[in-house]
Amino acid sequence: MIQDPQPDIQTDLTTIRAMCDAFDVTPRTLRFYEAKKLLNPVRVGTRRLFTRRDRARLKLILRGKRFGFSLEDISQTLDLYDRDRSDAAQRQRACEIARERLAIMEAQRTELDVAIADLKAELAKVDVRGHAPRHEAE
Amino acid sequence: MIQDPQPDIQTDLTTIRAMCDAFDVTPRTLRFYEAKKLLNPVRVGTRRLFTRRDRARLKLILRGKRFGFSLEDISQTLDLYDRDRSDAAQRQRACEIARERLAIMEAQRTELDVAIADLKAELAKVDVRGHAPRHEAE
DNA sequence: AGAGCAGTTGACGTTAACGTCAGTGTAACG
DNA sequence: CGTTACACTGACGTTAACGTCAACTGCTCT
Repeated sequence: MIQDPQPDIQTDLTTIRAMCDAFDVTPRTLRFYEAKKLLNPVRVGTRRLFTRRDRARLKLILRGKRFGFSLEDISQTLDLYDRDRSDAAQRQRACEIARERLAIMEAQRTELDVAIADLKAELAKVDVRGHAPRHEAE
Repeated sequence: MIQDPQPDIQTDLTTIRAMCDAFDVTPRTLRFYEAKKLLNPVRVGTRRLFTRRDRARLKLILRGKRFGFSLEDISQTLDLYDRDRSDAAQRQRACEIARERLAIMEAQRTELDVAIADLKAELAKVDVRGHAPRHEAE
């Protein structure tokens, strides 16, 4: 009872199927991400089991993709979220990259607001001179 | 005064070089967009001259790209901004698509806010514990 | 034990969005 | 009038991000 090599991680492992269902991706995608070092599930025999860390990372990956970042971009920022990383230099670098990303995202947010306003204005124009009031429920 | 075939569009034409410089894209990109019907510059002989409309569209294209939309996606929404278009059905369709995009963008905005907050929080954590190599499990 | 089925590993195919290059044209410059 | 400089047209190359397919494990159920 002195030894406790793997605490209760056991309960926290997810199969590839469960991952696919939960995040709406294909197995191929997960394996691809693993090959790209974005994820690294543990192996039981040959099969993958994804950890809580993997799930967190996948969430960030998909989020990043929706914002138009490449996997390469994403992989660089992901490390920031690994706070068990004790490599000072490495972490320092991650911080810088993260700050850059943050700036980009804030700029993106500003631009997004403009784009939304534009689009709304354009829709309003159309509505104003609208020919036929459409069956519309919002 | 009834007829006005080509007003003063002449002064409003841009060469491909000027376009590239102004929008920071390559000639190849502009030709590609033309082939994809996203732009249609007038021709003087064989050379392209981009109109004000082209510039407006290019701006929207690049904007869309930054938000992670595909050219295909973008091409569908672009038509909304053409109000000289008198095809009712076509415009109706454009409106629907635009509304969808709007919803997507608003969702994206919400998520972006979350992502920004997350990232800031993560950066704050790193700052707080500074350089002290404290082992910490969550 | 055999059948079925999810999971795994290559290996190759695919699509989007351009890049690159070769050959041709043309307007302008000295 | 030759050369330089940029523009145009195919045509093929490239990269990212997966999809698809074949061949092979183990499991589990009967």
